[in-house]
Amino acid sequence: MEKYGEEREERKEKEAILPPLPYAEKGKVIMRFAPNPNGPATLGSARGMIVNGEYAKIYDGKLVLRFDDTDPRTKRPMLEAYEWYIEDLAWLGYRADEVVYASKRISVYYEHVEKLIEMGHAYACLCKKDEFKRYRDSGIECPHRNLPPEESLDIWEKMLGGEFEEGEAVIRIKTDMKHKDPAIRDWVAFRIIFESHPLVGDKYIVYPTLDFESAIEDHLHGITHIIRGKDLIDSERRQKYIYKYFGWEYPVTKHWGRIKIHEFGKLSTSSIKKEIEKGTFTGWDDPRVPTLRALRRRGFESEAIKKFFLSLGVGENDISVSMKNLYAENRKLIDEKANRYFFVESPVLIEISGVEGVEGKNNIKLPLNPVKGGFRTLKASNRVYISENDLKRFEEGNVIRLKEFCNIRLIDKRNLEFKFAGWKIEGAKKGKNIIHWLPVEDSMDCVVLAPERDHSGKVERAVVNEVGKVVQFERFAFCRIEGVARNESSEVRAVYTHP
RNA sequence: GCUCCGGUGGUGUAGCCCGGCCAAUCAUACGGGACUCUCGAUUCCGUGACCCGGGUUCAAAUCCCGGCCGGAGCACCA
Repeated sequence: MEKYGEEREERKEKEAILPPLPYAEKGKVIMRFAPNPNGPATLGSARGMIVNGEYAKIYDGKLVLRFDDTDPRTKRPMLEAYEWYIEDLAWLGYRADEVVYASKRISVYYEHVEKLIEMGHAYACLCKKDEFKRYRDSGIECPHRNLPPEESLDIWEKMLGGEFEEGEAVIRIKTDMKHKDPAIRDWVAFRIIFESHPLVGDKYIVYPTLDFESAIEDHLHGITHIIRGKDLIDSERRQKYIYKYFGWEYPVTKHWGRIKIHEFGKLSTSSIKKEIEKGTFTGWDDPRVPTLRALRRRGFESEAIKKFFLSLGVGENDISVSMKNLYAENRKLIDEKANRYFFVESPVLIEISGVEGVEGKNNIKLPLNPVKGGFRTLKASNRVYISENDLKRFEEGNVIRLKEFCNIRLIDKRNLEFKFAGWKIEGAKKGKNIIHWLPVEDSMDCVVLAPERDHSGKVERAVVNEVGKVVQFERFAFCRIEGVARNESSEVRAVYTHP
């Protein structure tokens, strides 16, 4: 009997919680999050930050933020993005115990590859790309594979000395040319790239590949667990050769599948970049883009994003989720905080005959917040804006309730003629005829930047006190008030959060 | 093509390792009612799933085999 009661108590505060991490010991876990800063963090990056960060927290462990920025060309790092990643990580509530920039540690990787060459576990390969591909596909060792280490080392020195052109020489890790998975066979660890690096300039012309750099760094930083996308699942198989050669122990790994967000489709960092350059998007924080910066701008709470990802878990199957789930999480957090205001989209100015001076009403009090209480006031005017969308729904003779204000009767739709029809709500209470409105005297222009299209209309003057905050435009959506233009129109700019 | 991985309601997810307590959890979505001077919140009720076919077993969502479907890797990208 008692047990039953306890169970019921626990049921109500059920938090999305990550399953236990295999072989994890409290205080000894070291996780890492390793992005390429070729653009700002996206929703996808958030998953990496949250899952890894959360496990580090759960086990009182450490979190290493490592920038895998070793390709200055194909995945060229963006200078500002380094700092943005740190900001976004902090926003989500995680702190990196250590921040590592791979591009600044290239000499460390040189030392390791030299050792491997000396040991005969890596070699300098002079095959052309497609030439090697043929060897790999047919499982035959290339002629350079069994070069004596001294010769490989010699070529390596020449690579570093700039005596080779791009593509003429690479360093490969010996695995097994007969490995049943061709993807594993003698992979490239270093290649020549004549391109200035945004962070380290022209210091290097020989760069390590992700597989090599990552393998070395994970060991050097004592990473105990790696959780990443399953696109990197083969990395593990490749990197394990290095671990074997050095006698190191490979971290415990876990992978998540591909995630597709219905609303954003296949937007990748590089495609967003292209659209920004073309001018389709205004920037990395354009509300139409799935970056964390954009979501923050829209007024999402990091806690909602966190819960959203924790609820997805770390399964290996590919998923396709809707932003509606994120909206639901966010709504739970902001509904009670957001103050209520009226925003009239596509405003139509109407005149109501017979309101003025009635019973001495000058101002109308409207509730400001459903939990905190408070109120805002609007002038009891006979000239008000209502939304075109609402107007369309009514016919002549209909009685419409202007929320918290009065009832009006539509007399002549064509000439927008309305007549005062009483103060009491009574008859209007049921149904869809309660609408929001704005007195001309208290309204300002407003534009709402939204994912599908921008909305323009009129908003209550009082929102100027809500800059930076998320409010709810009643019967419209939650929006974040971004600012007020300084020009004579003093237009309010808001960003759409979600319905 | 080769190599891996995965398939639980519309969408996610728990359960699968250690078969029975699963006529399958939770969230979200959807439908309907109540409440509220918001198309928000709250509340009540409801709809809805173990990919298919064999096998093992007293018993299978759970184990085995085959098929189908989906995805990833096969880059001098990350």
